[in-house]
Amino acid sequence: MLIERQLESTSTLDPFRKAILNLMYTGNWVNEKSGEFFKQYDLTSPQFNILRILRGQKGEAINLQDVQERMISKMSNTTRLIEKLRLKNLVTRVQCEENRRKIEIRITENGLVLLKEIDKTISIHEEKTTKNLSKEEAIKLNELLNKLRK
Amino acid sequence: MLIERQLESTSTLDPFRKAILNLMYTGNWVNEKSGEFFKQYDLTSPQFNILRILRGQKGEAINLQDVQERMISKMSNTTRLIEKLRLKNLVTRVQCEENRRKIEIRITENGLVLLKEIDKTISIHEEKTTKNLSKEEAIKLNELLNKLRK
DNA sequence: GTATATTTGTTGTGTAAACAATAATTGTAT
DNA sequence: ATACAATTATTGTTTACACAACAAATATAC
Repeated sequence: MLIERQLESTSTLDPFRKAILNLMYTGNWVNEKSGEFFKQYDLTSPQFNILRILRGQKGEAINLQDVQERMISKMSNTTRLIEKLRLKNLVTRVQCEENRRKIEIRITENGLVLLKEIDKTISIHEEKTTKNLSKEEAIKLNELLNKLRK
Repeated sequence: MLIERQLESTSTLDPFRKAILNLMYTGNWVNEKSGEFFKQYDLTSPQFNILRILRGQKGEAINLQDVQERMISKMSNTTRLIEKLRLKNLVTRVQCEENRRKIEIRITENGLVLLKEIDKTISIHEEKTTKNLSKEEAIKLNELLNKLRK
């Protein structure tokens, strides 16, 4: 993996340019790992992301826009993502009565069961992915990422 | 941007889980910024990535596999990416004489001119993207990312 | 030397993405 | 009240992607 050698050689590139490449590369790396993990549940990461957002609502409905705002990577076609989940009976989608432009999205019992299933194994996946970092390092990493995007 | 609030609240999530989400989110963020930047040159980030790899060869040819190995995000269809660049007259692709399974890929004069054009503005883009980090922080960030993937 | 395996790159196919255009409903100004 | 603007979601279209099957050339084993 020649890109890694490039990213690890402290000399060649200036640290800012290197950080940009490194973030794209590492983001991709994490994404791949997550994708592999969710495959066993016949989900993609964005689908899982949505389900978790819905569970966080604790029964309250949420509309499409609010889902999109909470997503890790905004998609232009969340409509179709939700439809995928609906076909799998993991969410419901009904028109909102008060404001009929909106739709009320909720996680189903099926969806909750699936999430519960995933809860059991996801921490193993997370530990595997971050096993090379100490807790302090993970905290520091989060700080730097937040500062970058500020 | 509610995801940001989530990622910045130090309490809620454990730092390892947060780091994973944060990396996916930030990787995406950087990717988007880069995409926007390259749009003015009618390029995508992976296309630019390839061109830069080719320039690094300093006239030497490189084959497809070696290009793939050096890429930031491996694609299953580099063939078609190269073809896109060839149609734009930015690269050439000829069958290798010694080993006719391989192909020799080179950047064209046109490609070099375009890269030179991009060179002028890319540092501004990079500075804008990383303006919130000091040099030391960028170095630290690189260290942590490298350690994570080790 | 022939058969088999390996390497290298291409192509086909289904799925997901970005982007723009549209539809439907509600809000606002006059 | 009516026209116009803004909000919210969906749909159409083009492009990109992942994955698998394939083809061609070379290397290896017998």
